Amino acid sequence: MALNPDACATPVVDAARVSSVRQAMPGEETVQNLAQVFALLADPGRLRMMAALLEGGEMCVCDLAAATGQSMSAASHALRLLRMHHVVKVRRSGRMAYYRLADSHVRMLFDLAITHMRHEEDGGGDG
Amino acid sequence: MALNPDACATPVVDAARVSSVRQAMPGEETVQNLAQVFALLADPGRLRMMAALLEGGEMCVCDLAAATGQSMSAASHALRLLRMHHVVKVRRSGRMAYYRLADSHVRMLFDLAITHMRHEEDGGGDG
DNA sequence: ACGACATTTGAACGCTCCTTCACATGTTCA
DNA sequence: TGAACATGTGAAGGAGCGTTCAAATGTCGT
Repeated sequence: MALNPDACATPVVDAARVSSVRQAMPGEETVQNLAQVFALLADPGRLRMMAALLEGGEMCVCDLAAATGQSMSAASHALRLLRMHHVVKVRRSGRMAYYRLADSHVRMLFDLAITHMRHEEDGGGDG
Repeated sequence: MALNPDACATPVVDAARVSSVRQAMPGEETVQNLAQVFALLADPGRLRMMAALLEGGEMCVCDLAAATGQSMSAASHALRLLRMHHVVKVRRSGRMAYYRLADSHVRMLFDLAITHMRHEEDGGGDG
């Protein structure tokens, strides 16, 4: 649903500011895609998967499942999503499938989010 | 669910790699918190909210609702979550509540995710 | 004090997504 | 060729989350 131009139930204090903000706001499609990217990272299983690939470089599905504590089916489902969004790439060799991260953005996203987490904890450093 | 040490259904190819990856992996709590941070960003409504604050600097709830095309109730609920996770801060003045971003991580998270998005859309070079 | 207003909150509905089970696909070895 | 194996896929069940409606809190103007 698009932004509602006639929200009679939404009084506006600073109309100029609102108008300015709305035209500077990323488009509908951009917002949706952005949300999907973050949704991929919002699952502990997939997060562990990416952390494993960050550390292990390239791993097969069964090792990935073992390293992240998931069933192979769950791992395969997770890998499928990550693959569809170009977060990981696969190399096939016989009946094995070796996965690796597609780019370095994940590493940066991790670091940034962890930095924010540390600030959230505010004085409560983990060990 | 914690990592399962005796996953009899998960054959392992490279046991050394798996073991090494598992001990280098961020702890359970870290993974959970990370997932929560990304989950906050995984919603179009909250995303627009943050984009508005990125652009508008400091805005009241009704203007934020108007700028993001949400009801004021939905906006307030969203703001509550962002506040609890220290993504936004509030300044009260009479019956108004003015919100602003708490730190600059959001901006960087946005840029990074958008960069990844661009690469996704770009022809999708497999291989 | 009263009413209008900005914001907040609680509860219920509906939807999406993760997990699991069972089976399908394609590969290797005897 | 047939069995064992690694992985991929589809469907059902259950939990979590966002949206909405209704009511509450606290503030301003008369």
